[in-house]
Amino acid sequence: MDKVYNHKEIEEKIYKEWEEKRYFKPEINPNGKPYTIILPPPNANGALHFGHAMFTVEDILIRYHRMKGDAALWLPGTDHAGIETQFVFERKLKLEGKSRLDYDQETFYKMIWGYVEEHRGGIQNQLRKLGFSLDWSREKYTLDPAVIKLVYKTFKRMFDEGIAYRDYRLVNYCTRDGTSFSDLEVKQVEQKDPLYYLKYGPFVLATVRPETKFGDTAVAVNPNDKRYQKWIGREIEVEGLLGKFKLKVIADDVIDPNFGTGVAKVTPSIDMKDFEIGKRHNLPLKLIVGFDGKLTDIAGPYAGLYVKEARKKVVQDLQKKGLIEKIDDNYIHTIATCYKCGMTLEPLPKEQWFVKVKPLAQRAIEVVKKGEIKITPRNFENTYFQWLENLRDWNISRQIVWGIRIPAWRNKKTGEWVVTEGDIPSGNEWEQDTDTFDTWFSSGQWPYITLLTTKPGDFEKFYPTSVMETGYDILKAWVSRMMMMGIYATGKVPFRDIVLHGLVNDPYGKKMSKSKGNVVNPLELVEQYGADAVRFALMYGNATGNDQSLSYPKLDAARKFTNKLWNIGRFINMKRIYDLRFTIYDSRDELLKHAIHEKDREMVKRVEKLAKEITKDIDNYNFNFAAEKLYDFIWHMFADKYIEDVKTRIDENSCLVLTTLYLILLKLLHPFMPFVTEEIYKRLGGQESIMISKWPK
RNA sequence: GGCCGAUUGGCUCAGUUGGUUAGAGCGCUUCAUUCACAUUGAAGAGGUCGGAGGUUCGAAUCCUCCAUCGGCCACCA
Repeated sequence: MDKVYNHKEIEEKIYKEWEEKRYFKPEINPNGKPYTIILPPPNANGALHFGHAMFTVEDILIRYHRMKGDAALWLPGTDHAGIETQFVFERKLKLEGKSRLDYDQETFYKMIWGYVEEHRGGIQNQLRKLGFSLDWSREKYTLDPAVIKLVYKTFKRMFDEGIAYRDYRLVNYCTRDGTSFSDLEVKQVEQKDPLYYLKYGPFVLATVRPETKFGDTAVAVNPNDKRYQKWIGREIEVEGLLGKFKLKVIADDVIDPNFGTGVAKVTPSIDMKDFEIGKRHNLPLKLIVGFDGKLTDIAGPYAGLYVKEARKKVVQDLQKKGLIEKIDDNYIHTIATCYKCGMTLEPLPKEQWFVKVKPLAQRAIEVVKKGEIKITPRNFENTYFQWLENLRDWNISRQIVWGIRIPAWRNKKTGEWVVTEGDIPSGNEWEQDTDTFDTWFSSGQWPYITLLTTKPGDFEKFYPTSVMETGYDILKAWVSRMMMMGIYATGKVPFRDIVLHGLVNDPYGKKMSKSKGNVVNPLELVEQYGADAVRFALMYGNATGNDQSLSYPKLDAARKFTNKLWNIGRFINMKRIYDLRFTIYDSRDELLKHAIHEKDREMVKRVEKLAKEITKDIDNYNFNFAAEKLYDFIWHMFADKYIEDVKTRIDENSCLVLTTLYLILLKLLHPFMPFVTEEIYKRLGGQESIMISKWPK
């Protein structure tokens, strides 16, 4: 053995061997009880980032359960990531001076497909470099035909049962990206805008959007507001930029008498609340902002102007006509913006597909409240409940082409809609919806769809899965969707436990992002420190679910630890008095026969106690406890104290105990540091592979 | 406005459902060492656990209030 552990020579070789020997497949323990984790599918087009390195948690669980004899399945897959991917591709097109509008839907889809295919596979190899024991033979992709088929099937069932429906209502629309978003994808941003107090017939009312007044169809007050009682139900005449016009005064509870003057203009085509008011009072809907982000024809001379310019001009003209009473320049409010491009989103009326979430959310809440599913760390349960309880119906249509096209057809003559499981309805009067599903609609079905499309019997055997482990940042977007859809589609919960890990920030505690330029590629660290060290550093000293900052000193400490492990092995190798080909460590009695010296017996007990603690810590998802204990024990107890002592009195028996105990420690450490433990294990005469050896009791 | 975190030695963080002198890594001080360890070992300095109350025999740990920072959520124009 060399003096220094060199991960570069070892990691790749070992991973290859594991894969060749099919150790990653659950069939390695054919009679074990199933233990399943579905890997949160990374973007097929993406590269590894630190969120992925945190999947170390899943590898620890899988390796641990595999060693315990379970039929452990860790199922990999990739996601087509609709909007994300299409936007990346469009940005690339833009550099070439082209846009998506230059192509028809089918061509554009094929182009993105080709682009993704070029990059697919990259992420898989990166996950390999981290030592992840994924069953690659079961890998899935969200655009596999069999997967799409099942997504269709769920949608059809939802449609038949009235859970999925089509409706005309306001959706969050980005006029730059040309698509609608679900409420979840909206980024609320606080900003300061002038609040204009407009003279409005007999009233003065406050608004931040005077340019939309051409779309007003009523004026509203609170029914209990004494100031305006006499006006309710009457029609008022308003002097406007386009001349005089008439509006009805209505009373509605949502109007806050304390805001502004207590009078609000109602513009149902541009405001969620106004839209609801409009529905309650049967108000007409006048489209004032178009899907191109410009004012429509009803704005007269302002038609064709983008919202921002229009506001400027309208305000100028209103001022000229003396129609603005005052302007509050310190008004702070939150506006909805596009999480992709930052553009202010317009709520616009559009016919879309929605999923009725109330009944689904109800059950998703129940199973957690009843304790059928446990969320770790516990405090995320609050967030989960709060979100599911306030959920509005889910807009699942996206006006993008990269995704699973919605299998719904409209009758050109009658306007009737039919939904199929992908078949084209007979007759030529049908045209398919051009929209695609929200990516989360398909990934929300991931646990059962993957298992139903891998190998026959997989679903029956491995579903419900054991643990869903992922970053807390997608608890709502993804985990809760899987809960709702999993329960709906299979009648069973999709997983037994939810475990959430924190984010990895840059060394200064700032979130890593491309725009900030502070992104660290985990693979570079793997190259430099070794996968074992990177994995260990991420687990050590960080409580489950807490964010952490990338720490180079910690990485260095972890790397030194691998070297320490190596040198303990090296020492034992050098002192080995006779060839140790034994499996004796599976038998406590045998081991104790050789543990003659008092200190040897004591150490056997200490290691046994440690094994129990590590087992408990992993079972409880306290990976930091386990990592810290192993580090501390191996270094400061086993090496500093025990080995120093054995050194002075080494004989056959003590050497055997020393070696045996070390192999046990390596096993306990193996889920955390798979490569170095495997290499040492083999060098010290361990049979076959540490990853399929028995977990110490 | 609501919810959830965080606040522990110079830095980065643990602290396992309240219990003897509060831990680790890095850094720092002193000594030893090429005898498994591009090093490592031994010893040590350094914290009134954000603030103020309270519960308790006992609190970094539970309760209340406050302060600072961060995150998530919310259709008051």
